[in-house]
Amino acid sequence: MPSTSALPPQRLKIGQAAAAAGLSAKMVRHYEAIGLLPRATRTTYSNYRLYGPNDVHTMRFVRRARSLGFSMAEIKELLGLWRNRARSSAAVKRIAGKHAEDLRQRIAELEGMVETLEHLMRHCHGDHRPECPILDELGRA
Amino acid sequence: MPSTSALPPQRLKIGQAAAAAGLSAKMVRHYEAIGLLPRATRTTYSNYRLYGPNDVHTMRFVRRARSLGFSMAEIKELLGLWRNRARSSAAVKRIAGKHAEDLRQRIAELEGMVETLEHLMRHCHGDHRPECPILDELGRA
DNA sequence: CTTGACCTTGACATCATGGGAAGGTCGAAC
DNA sequence: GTTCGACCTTCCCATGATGTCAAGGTCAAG
Repeated sequence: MPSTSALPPQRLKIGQAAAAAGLSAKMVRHYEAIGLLPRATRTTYSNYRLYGPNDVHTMRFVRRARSLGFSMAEIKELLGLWRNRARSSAAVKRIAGKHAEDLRQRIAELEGMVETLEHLMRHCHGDHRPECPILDELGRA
Repeated sequence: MPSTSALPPQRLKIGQAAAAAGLSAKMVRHYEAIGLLPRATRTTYSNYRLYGPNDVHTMRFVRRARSLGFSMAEIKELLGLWRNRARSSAAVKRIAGKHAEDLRQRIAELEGMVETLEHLMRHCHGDHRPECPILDELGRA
């Protein structure tokens, strides 16, 4: 039998694992500290963290969820569902839907600000003179 | 001569002044600590901060600027221009324009997230079964 | 004189991330 | 066999805007 079936799994140190997942080593330690990632196994003498393919996979999951704006608390929930074979897709969809709702809310707030700003800017000459409707509005009595 | 011309200016304590400007007392102290508001005069014995109408006016300016999403640093600049009679409206408009640009950038990021989420949610059954394209996407290899 | 409302400062929490210090470990080059 | 650079460890501090809480001082009304 060739050795292919007995190859040890890749074991990466934190820098390599983080890079493979698109994270910083700093963040990987932080995620472990707050319980988002399980405590990594360590090398005997140097106490370095070691990661296998599954760990990197989980890190990538976290990074993708972050890039969609999910909070750590939400990611913790999503990770639990991801690992739970008895989950219902409804539970996942509920979290995603709530988050999308939050995002739309924030977008609406920001859009309100932009609209007000643009309205004020349209009335501001933007030249060397001091008269300025933007300041007038901010300083209204 | 009636006393009307010699009325002392209103002097409010921090809670009253903050309420009049729509801020919390806490925030007024904080704005003073970071140099956004000038150090308030104090009562002799009790060391309470005292504010006049101009101070409240400035606080209101800060609150309105915050409600448009300006950062403290930007508000510091805007306050300087507000008080500077030799300002150019162009300087104000530049700050506002930059801020509007930042806001549009953030809106675009959030909209990207919402679009991705909505796309994924459209393909998720949201029922009792575990299959879920949302988790599939987050956990893609 | 007590009570309650207000004020003072200061420390700590949020949220996700980064920076840096001080020191240990490893591999490779000399 | 030492030295050097790259990496790792933990721990502390910073961000931005706001809030909470605690311990204590002040004041006006009852």
